[in-house]
Amino acid sequence: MSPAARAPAAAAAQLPVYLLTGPTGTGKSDWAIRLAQSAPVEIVSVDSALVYRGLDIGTAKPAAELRTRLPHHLVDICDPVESYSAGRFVMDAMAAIAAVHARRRAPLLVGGTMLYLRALLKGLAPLPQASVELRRELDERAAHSGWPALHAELARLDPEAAARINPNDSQRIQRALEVCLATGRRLSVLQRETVSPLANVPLKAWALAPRDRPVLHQRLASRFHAMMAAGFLEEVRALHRRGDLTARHSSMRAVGYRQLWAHLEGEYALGEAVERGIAATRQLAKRQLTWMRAETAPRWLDPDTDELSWNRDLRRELLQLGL
RNA sequence: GGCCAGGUAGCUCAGUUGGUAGAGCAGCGGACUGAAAAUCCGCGUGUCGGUGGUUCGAUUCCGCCCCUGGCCA
Repeated sequence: MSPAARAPAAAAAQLPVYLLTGPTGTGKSDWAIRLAQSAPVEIVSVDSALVYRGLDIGTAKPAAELRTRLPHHLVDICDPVESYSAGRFVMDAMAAIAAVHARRRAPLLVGGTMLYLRALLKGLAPLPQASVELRRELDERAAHSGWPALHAELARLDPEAAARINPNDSQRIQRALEVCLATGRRLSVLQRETVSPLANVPLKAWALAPRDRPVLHQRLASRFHAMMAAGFLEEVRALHRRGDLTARHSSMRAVGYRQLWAHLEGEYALGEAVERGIAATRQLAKRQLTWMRAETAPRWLDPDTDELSWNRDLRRELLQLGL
């Protein structure tokens, strides 16, 4: 065999990446942990809330003791005053995947932050990171003249981006303007330079979701109540007492934290905060399902019945790969 | 038992000087490029408590009944 013919074979022999996704509260972590106890896999979290230290109960974070025995990458890597990002995630996840592969083990991506997943699988354009000063400046202008006015400005700087973004979508208008102002180039142009960091890596994806919505809703409600019983409010109170966090920090915008924070600020009674938190969890799960239907083309699994066959099939596959 | 206030969408309520009704929340669907557990877009028929009456026409006016809350016995 010529060296030229050998090269594609070497690429094909690249170790795979596995993905277990699904809406919040369906048991992804539990499945992954039970698999990792007896298979050569390491868990790489794909979760925008698990990255924050001190957000434990409300994020259903696996216990620290468990995480010392079974490596969980990208958990507890950042303080809640920081703002983690999709860009940091892609770099961190690529490093974690490379490290796991170097140990001749299989990375199992576990989580439901679909923007992060998409950024990792399909790539992110070479855009600048967030600028605190620019965003503050844009916030002030928006407070003065409203987001539709800034949308009109975006329509001059980057008509293509403006056409895609709703005049009320403050977050996207701000980001698009930020990119234009920071680089002098258009967001819509830069986005065409997107390349996938995982382009040549084989990926196998599964998604965990109950067959019917009422079952999911029931699980989410009882899980939230269980979190309350486990001291969720005390956890949020401790974060509140730190004094350096506000409702505007992205960590405190997480489902449940946001509502309990508002309760501690006197906005509404505890019972109402809990009900709003549960509703916000349902809405999160719904948005995650929308992504999953559109994007990843996973094999769908039932949380109540499919774990054993999934576990067995994946272990057999790892064995065949010689891991 | 009497008086008063209510009974309208899953919930909280608005409204119709008589021409069968609409907000917020919830729910459902969708979008998504460094805040994403974020941000945003779209979707509103429901015996207007029941039943009789007046009327061309009643959810709206009148009678009776049922239910809820309050006050008085």
